[in-house]
Amino acid sequence: MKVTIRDVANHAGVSPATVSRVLNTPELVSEETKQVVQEAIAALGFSPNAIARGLSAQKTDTLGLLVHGLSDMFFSELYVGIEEVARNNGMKVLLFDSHHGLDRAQDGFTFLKQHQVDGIIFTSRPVTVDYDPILSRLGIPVVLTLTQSYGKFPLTAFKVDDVRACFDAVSYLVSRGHRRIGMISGPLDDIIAGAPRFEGYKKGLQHASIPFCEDWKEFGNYRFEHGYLAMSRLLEKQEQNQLTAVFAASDTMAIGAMRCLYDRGLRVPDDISVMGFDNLRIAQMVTPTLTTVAQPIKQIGELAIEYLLQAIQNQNAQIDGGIHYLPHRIVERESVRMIPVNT
Amino acid sequence: MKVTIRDVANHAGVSPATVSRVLNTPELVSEETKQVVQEAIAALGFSPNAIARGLSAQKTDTLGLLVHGLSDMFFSELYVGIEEVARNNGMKVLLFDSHHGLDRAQDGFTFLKQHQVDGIIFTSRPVTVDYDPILSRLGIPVVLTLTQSYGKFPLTAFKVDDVRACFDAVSYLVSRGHRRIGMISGPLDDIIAGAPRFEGYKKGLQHASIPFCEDWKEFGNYRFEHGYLAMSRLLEKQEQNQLTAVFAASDTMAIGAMRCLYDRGLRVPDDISVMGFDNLRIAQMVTPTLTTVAQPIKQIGELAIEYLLQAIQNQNAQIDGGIHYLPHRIVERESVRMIPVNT
DNA sequence: CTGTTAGCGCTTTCAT
DNA sequence: ATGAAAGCGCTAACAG
Repeated sequence: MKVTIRDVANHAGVSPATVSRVLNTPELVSEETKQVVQEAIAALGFSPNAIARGLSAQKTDTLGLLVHGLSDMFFSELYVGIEEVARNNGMKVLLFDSHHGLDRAQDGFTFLKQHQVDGIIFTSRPVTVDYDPILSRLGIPVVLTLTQSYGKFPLTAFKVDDVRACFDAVSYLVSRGHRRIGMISGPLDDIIAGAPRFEGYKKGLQHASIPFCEDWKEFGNYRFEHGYLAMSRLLEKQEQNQLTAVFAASDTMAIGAMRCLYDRGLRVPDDISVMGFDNLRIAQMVTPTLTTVAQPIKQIGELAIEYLLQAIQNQNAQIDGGIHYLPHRIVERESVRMIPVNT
Repeated sequence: MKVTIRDVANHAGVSPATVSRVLNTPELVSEETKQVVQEAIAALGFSPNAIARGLSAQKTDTLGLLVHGLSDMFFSELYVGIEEVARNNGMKVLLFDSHHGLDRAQDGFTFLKQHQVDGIIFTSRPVTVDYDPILSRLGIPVVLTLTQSYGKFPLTAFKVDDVRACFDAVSYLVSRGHRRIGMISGPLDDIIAGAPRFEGYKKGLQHASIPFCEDWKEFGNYRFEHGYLAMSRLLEKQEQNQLTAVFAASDTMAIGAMRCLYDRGLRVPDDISVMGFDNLRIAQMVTPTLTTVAQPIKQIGELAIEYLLQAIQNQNAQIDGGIHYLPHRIVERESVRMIPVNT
């Protein structure tokens, strides 16, 4: 029921070391013994114990992925992207989901360290000074994706430029003839997806010489319900505002907003245009399909893992500690209408 | 950078064994040494290596979860449910995603075995004779959720009764005055979510004395696009069919169907009612919100893990090998209309 | 090319 | 109540 490398060695009439060699460095073994050993392996149905291997070799070929709420659609798409890239690089992924909750996020590092992962990918949460103590005694490389470091440890990060992305989103709306553009923002104390996106929005307006109006903004926590609520608050002020478009900091909020509009008898995009951020799969499933900002998740995963692999190799890891911006992209669909120019 | 139990022992002036005891069986250690050791642990920032622990103790407190396409929304919700239950029971979850693909599904067992998980939860895929060889040499308990065994190994399973659930779905539609009810089914060679759901549909019609008509059914692979396509095929025959409702074997197909209807200028539920299966979160995000069949995923996870935990304890595991059916539930929302009785 | 010998970091008898 | 010693299953020098 439990067959070890020793059993295989006995069965094949060689030493455990030899079996280990045909497993890891077959080129160092003669053809014929290799043959015998492989037969023994097959005969006994042996599969090496990854845990023992990890302990002995001091590496597990596993990358730890720290995520915050796998159920958040967004993260599940992120997971899949990263898992695929890792697998293509011969690495496994050990997932830790913090389910939001800061404590558990820190636990995540401990958990992954305990499991001796070779490197860690941390996602979508600002890395503040709170993490400094753990990071200082971690001893394995960490890379950030879709977030950046605000602590004293310079961690290298791969993400889009949120300010820029939202600037572009607003500019897109402007190019479609919109000038009265509202925003459903994330919380401003969220320094990763809240404040920067709001800033990008304001800059976008400014660039188009549109004076920003306090009444044009509402906040939410990125979820559907909050999008709905924020939109209804916006609608209460619609008489003065006369918004023709609303930009939301997440697709789920955008979709919530669309539902709110629907319930109030307003049509998207005919009465009001809506734009999201994330390009989740559901953006294509709702009606109208959602125009949104896409982040190159796959590419980010690729670069992050590439970086990590390198850092693992060069123990002397020259952490560049920089932020690498990747290009976002605006995905045009049905939720934004073109407003004809007044002639 | 790397602190072991030995370092702690030295620092505290005790033996490694004692440190191990305060970690695992504190009741066997005197108050004062416990004190000293805990201080040493804190001082050095020690956290035990889970991998070494697993090797030595021959158990990892980890459950393996075998899933097929985490991106499938459905699985990500399932994962979250199971992870939570596991955590509440002091267990971690090691995820393996087969991304569909049969080979990789079998790999999954090997992978999890290699990582010495204490038990395995296998989801949503029929367990056929193909798995017999691996199962026979696995040596750790396995439980099935949302699927059942068709191989020679009787594996205990927790799921809803798909036939019954679809029977009820159709009955619900009938109770709403529908009699010409179409179905977008999964492939009939899918013995878990395809054939049984279709069978339930037919039985539901039969029970209501509605003669089943071949033209009322179309097939798809559970995805949005296929739902769309299947619906448009149904619409081609609508002149004869005169369907007033369509039941889809998955929420995503149902939503695809709704979009198709929309594109053809038909309104849901006014012109045609649509019903889904799964109760994904998006079912509440689309407009109209989707009436659907919900499976008690959380409860299923709970029972499965409970069972697994028990099987792990009693090495002599009396596998009951039975199928445990859990109650499904119909979630009424906006996509089904009531057809008034003809008077 | 292959076997021997030490561990990897922790748990667990068995003594004391 | 605590320590010494053996070992979990595998890898990695070091010999030969």
